[in-house]
Amino acid sequence: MAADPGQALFPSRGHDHAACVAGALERAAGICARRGARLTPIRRRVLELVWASHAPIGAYDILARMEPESRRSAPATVYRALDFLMAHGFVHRLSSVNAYVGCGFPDNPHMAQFLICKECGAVAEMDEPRIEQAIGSAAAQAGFAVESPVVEVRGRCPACRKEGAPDARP
Amino acid sequence: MAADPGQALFPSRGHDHAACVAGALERAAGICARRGARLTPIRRRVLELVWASHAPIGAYDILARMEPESRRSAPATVYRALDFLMAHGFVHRLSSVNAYVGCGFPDNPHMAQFLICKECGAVAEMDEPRIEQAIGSAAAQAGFAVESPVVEVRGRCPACRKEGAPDARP
DNA sequence: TTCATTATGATATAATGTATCATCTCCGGC
DNA sequence: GCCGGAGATGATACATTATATCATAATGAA
Ligand SMILES: [Zn+2]
Ligand SMILES: [Zn+2]
Ligand SMILES: [Zn+2]
Ligand SMILES: [Zn+2]
Repeated sequence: MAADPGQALFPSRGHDHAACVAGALERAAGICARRGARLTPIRRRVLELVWASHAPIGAYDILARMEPESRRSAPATVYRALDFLMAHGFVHRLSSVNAYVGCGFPDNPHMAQFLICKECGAVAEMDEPRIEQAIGSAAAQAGFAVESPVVEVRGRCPACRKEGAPDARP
Repeated sequence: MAADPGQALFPSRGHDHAACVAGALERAAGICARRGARLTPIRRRVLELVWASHAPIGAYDILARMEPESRRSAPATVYRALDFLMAHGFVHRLSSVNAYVGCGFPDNPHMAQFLICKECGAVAEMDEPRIEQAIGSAAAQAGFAVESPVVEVRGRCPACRKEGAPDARP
């Protein structure tokens, strides 16, 4: 599942999503074990909920899905879990939509770029050296030291383009 | 002042900022006149406040600076003015910091990229074809139709690098 | 003028994210 | 097994950012 980061891929619509989520949880558990980090039930549950939707999901949507039966969690509970998951590279925050997505390549740290479908919400994560290079060299020309680039591209995913109206002509 | 968009520039620290703001207001007024758009006192004032700080400024900071003496404006007042100013390309929203900056090249629509100094807040706006191309070709490979890319790079500006500690080594 | 359009006032509320302190749980050392 | 500290969670309150709605005012064209 640690696919080639050079090629952005949208999850195919009919894929086995249960297995996809299970795989992500398993990988996270393995990485935490190796790092001595604690993937507690809450953190695990938040990660599961983030993966359960391939579309970005908001913190309060996560909260709303968190065991209404058991004792109610507070926002901070979710944000703390998300902080942990982000620190370990299991999820990314998409600041252009105030929402979170599972990371497809959690094994080593990276600066990702995202394609976000405005219709179905699907997200593809890329790690394109050419984009990083272009940003890096432009920044260097300006004398700017890059620390963390945010690249989030809004548009239409392949599936939505096939189904719907033609792309808007600006 | 309509400098070469190919070269990102941070405003020099000692520049004549009053003239810089005045110029932006004048250009906006001219563009509105040509377009038949109404640069009302409120919109003009919001644009002035956005330009008054070269760093990104939040909507509520704008609100707080808006004539405390006169009748108090509400958040919606500021957001409506910002919507107008963004629609006409006079300001950009930086979604990674929930704040707004004046646009250096309002004359024709463009998709900008931003360098944001984490220390002093200074922002440089770029319009780098190489970045757009890199994003465009990666998106095309994924079958994705780009609509509006968000590129906001956090880091350290030249002035802060000269003054302070050396860049962090990650 | 009259009327339609656009802009603003006013009020309420939604959505997102933090701060603080008490309590609990886990785990290593004894 | 017990103890003690570190880390994790509970609980409550609050901060920040943004939108909805309806009434009123200003503008500009017929
Ligand atoms: Zn990732
Ligand atoms: Zn789609
Ligand atoms: Zn611009
Ligand atoms: Zn700086």
